[in-house]
Amino acid sequence: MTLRHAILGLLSKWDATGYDIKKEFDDFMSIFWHSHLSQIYPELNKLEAEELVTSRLVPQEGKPDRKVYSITNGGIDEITSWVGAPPDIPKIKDSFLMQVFFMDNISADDVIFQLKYYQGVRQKRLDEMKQTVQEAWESIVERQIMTPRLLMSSAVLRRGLEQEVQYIRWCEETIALVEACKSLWDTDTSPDSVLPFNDAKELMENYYNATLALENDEA
Amino acid sequence: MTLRHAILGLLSKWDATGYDIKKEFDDFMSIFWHSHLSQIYPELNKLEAEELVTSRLVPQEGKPDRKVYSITNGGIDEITSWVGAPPDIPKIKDSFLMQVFFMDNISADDVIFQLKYYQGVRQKRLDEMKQTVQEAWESIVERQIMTPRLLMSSAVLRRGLEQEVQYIRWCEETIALVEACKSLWDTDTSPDSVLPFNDAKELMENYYNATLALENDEA
DNA sequence: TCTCCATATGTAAATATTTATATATAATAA
DNA sequence: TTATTATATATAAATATTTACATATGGAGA
Repeated sequence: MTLRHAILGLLSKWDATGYDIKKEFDDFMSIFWHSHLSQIYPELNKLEAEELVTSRLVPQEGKPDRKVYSITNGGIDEITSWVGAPPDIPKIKDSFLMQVFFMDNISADDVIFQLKYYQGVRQKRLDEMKQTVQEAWESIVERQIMTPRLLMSSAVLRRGLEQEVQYIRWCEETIALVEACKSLWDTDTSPDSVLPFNDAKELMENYYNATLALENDEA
Repeated sequence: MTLRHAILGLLSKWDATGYDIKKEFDDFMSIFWHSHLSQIYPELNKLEAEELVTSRLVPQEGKPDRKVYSITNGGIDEITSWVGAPPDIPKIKDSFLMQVFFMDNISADDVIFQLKYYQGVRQKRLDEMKQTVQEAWESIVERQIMTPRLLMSSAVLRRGLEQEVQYIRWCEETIALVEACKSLWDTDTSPDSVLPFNDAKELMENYYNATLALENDEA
């Protein structure tokens, strides 16, 4: 039931077509949401049937007509009450982290390859977001305007950026850890292979201490 | 198609019933995945039909029989090849961050209330995870054993912990930002309300500079 | 010239996910 | 005493999501 709120939220700022909404999902909103056109179009129909949005056709030359949606007062009530409602409990799905969890099934070199690859994927996302931050800030400076809208976008953008930076950093740390512990994989091809604990003890002790100390780090 | 890999991955470590798998999803695996029993049971049936797992009934007294699943060689091939396959592009769904994105629609006080509430939710998750880290480390020290399996779990656990710590920190920072910029909300009830930019300029400049500098922070 | 991409709308079919319901026992908490 | 929680299985119905198909034009690049 969140796609409807993604759409209503967008339409509370600007009028837009389904196609426009999809572009927003692929661009800025990809920090926290994504969807397909084949889900957006039917959802817009539902919202219109419920009178939370209205639409009008805007003809264009050479291209299909734009079906531009606007939010109604009912739609504004709906999005406002959702924004103020108790947040859902976090429901995380991170398929890469799941792959990592099961990577004892492959060789240390393959683990490192996967981590490096994914680090690159995240770096690309980060580069794009940095571009967005830059542009957002320049536009704020140019227009000399600050609003709650811009403030909340900035906060979300920052969260998105942090997430990328920190995932990348974790990839680096994990690569270093696996690199240092390669011998754990080498002793045996069976997944139960074990090395005398002392070989990895100091490293893991540091790792666990660092993990447990995370909360007290100052930014 | 990832639930099947979550299940196969687990069964590559231990035999388990659907109920056991659900508990693991709610516990450790909640760092990166979640599911319902009503999805797990049919999926186990499918996996059995494809001969990636087998099952046997283990009678119990007073309680329903346990239907214990084991992975087959075919299942091990499937999970191994998935773990080594190119990771999916990140597909994030964070409904709270979406709420934040649209919070210019509610009052500054309500924004702060929502952020504080969610910070508490994340803190609770963090406390539980810290417990898990503590236990994991104690068990490693006690058993004097280190394996690829434990190493990868440690890395995932650390990622989970970091994620909570950093989300909490972001909530704190965002609360401070909104607190400092409350006046942006007060001038007008319309969403287009604007304050002379200078009032917020220095603060936002710092915020944007900090955001753009994120990548270069040293841990 | 031909193919791909962007613009723009959608439908159909296949999957995946969530919520509700059903059954049964034992222990624990209010 | 009554309600809830934990153990265990599972189905049914409702939603949500993804992938594939279908149509149409104009522009950019190979």
